[in-house]
Amino acid sequence: MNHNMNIHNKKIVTRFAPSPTGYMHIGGVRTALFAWAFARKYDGTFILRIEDTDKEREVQGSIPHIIESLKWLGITWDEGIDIGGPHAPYIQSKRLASYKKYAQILVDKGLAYVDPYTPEEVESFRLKSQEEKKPFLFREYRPVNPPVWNGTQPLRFKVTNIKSYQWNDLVRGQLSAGPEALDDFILIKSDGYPTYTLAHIIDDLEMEVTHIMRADEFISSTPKFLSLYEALEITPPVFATLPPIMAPDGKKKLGKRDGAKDILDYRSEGYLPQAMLNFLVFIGWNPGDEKEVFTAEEFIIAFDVTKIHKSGGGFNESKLDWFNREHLKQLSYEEQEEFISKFIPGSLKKLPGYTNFMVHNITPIIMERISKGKDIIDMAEAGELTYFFGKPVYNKDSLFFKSSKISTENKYQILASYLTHVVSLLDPISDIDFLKEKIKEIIWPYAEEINHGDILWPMRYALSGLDKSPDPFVLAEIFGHDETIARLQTAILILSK
RNA sequence: GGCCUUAUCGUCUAACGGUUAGGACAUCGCCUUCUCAAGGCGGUAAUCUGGGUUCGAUUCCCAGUAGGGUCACCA
Repeated sequence: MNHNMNIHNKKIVTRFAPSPTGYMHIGGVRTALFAWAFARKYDGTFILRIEDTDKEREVQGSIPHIIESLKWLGITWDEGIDIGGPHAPYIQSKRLASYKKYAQILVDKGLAYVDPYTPEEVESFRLKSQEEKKPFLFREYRPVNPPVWNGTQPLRFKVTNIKSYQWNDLVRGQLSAGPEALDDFILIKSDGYPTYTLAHIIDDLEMEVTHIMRADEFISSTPKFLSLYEALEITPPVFATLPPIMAPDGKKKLGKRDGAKDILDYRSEGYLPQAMLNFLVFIGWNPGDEKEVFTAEEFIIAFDVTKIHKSGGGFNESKLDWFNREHLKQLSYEEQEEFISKFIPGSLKKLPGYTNFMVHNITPIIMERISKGKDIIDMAEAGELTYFFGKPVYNKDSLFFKSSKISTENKYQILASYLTHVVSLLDPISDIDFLKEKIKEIIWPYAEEINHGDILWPMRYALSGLDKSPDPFVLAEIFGHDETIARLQTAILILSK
C-alpha cells in the first residue's frame, strides 16, 4: 500500500475528532492546529467531529469547552458538530446506523462474529497468556460456534489476513508491524456503541477525509485499522503521525498528571491565543529558517507536513512566556491598554486615582515588566501598582534610602530643602511640557551639584513609595504636573514634621 | 516482557556526507550617566555508546543503551 499526498488532484479533507472526556490540553490542541493548518494551506476542508462512543468516560460540558478552546485559538472549521455540513451529524452517538450497516457487511462476509464470552472469561485468557509469557491474542480463543448476530450482542472483527503490514506515514516515513500486532478486536460493544476503531474508519469514509493527523499512540494500532480497511475494501486515508509533547524535562510524555493544563487556563493566565498558537506550532515543527515569531496566517503559509518532527518535544513554559511577550509587543497601544486593564484587580480599580487615563499612561511601563496577564496580578499583589492609583506609603526615614551622605542632626530639613528646590524647578513647567526628557534636563544639573542619590531617591519615594520602580522622571511624566508637585510637597511636609 | 518507534547545548531546534556544528529560550557577564524593568553586546553549553560504509560522517547501515508508545467492550 502506498499513500501519496494527492495534494494536486484531490481536495484535502482533514478532521479533528476529540472525545468529550474533559478539557482540552495542549496535546489535543496541537493536533487540531496541525490538521487545521494543513487544510488551510491546501485550501481544503477542516471538520470538527465528536467521538462520543465511550459513554462511561464522557464528561458533561466537554463539547462546548472544546469548541470554545478551538475558537479562542482562532481555529475554524468548515463542517462540524455545531455548524453541521453535508455529512451531518458530526457526533458519533447520532451515527449508529452507519456503524451497524458496516458491521452487518462484515458479518455477512464472515469477517465478524459475536463475542460470547463474559469479561471474566476474557480476563482469564489474558492471565493464561501472561503465565505462559506470551502476548495475549484473542484470535487464539475464537469461539467455535458463535451465536448469530442479532444487532445487540458485542461483535468482534475476525482478522483473516494475518500478515505483516507496511505503510507510509507522511511524517514518519515507512512504518511496519508484524502479524502479532493483528488480533480480533471489538467492533460493537455490549452497550451497542461502536469502538473507536470501527467508528472513526466509517466516519472518515463517509466524510471523505483524505488525511488523518494524530498522535503517536495510534501507531501501534494502525495494523488493526489497516486490516479493517482491507476487510471493508476501503482505501485508507493518508496518515500523518505527530510527535508527542513531553514534560519540560523532555523525558516523559506530558499528561494531565504532569501538568497538562486546560488550554483555557492559559487564557485566564493572560496568554494571548496567537502566542499560544505560535508556541505550540514550534513543538514538533520548524520552518527551517530562523524566523520564530509567526502569526497564524504566516504559519499556514510556511507550514509543511514534511517538516514535522519524528521525535517528541518538551513543553518549555519560559519559552511560552517569551512568545507571549513578543506577541504582546505586536498589539496596538489601545489593545495593550485593554489587556492591562483586564488584569488589574478590582480592588485597585476602586481607588480614586484609577482612571482610563492613568491606565493609558502606565501602559508602557507595565508592558516592559510583564510577559503575561498574571504578572500584572502578581505585581498588584506585591503592591507595585497601588501608588499609581492611590497615595504612596512611606515614612520620613525611607526618604533617605541610600542617601548616606547626609548624616547631620538636621538631615530632615536638608532633604526637605532639596525637595523644595526640586519643586521650584518643576513648578514653572507647564503640564503639557511635563515630559520625562524635559524634567530630567531640568533636574539633572541640580542632582549633579548635590549628589544624585540625595535627589533621586527621595523623589522616587515621594512619587512611588518604593525603592524599586521606574525612574522618577518617568513617574513624574505619568503623574503630570499637579500630582507630581502634590506628591513632592507631601514628602516635604512629612520631613518637616 | 512482546511489538512499534525515537535519539544535536538544560529546553525548542538548524544541518538533507565536507560548517570554527548555526539560531531561539533559559542561564552567566558587561554596557545602558540612581533602583527595578526593558534594551544592546558578549560568554558557558550539544551530535547517547560501539562497530561498520566512505577520502570524509551529526547525516547512511548494524548492534547496544536510554526515552516514548502500545499490548481494552479507551480513544
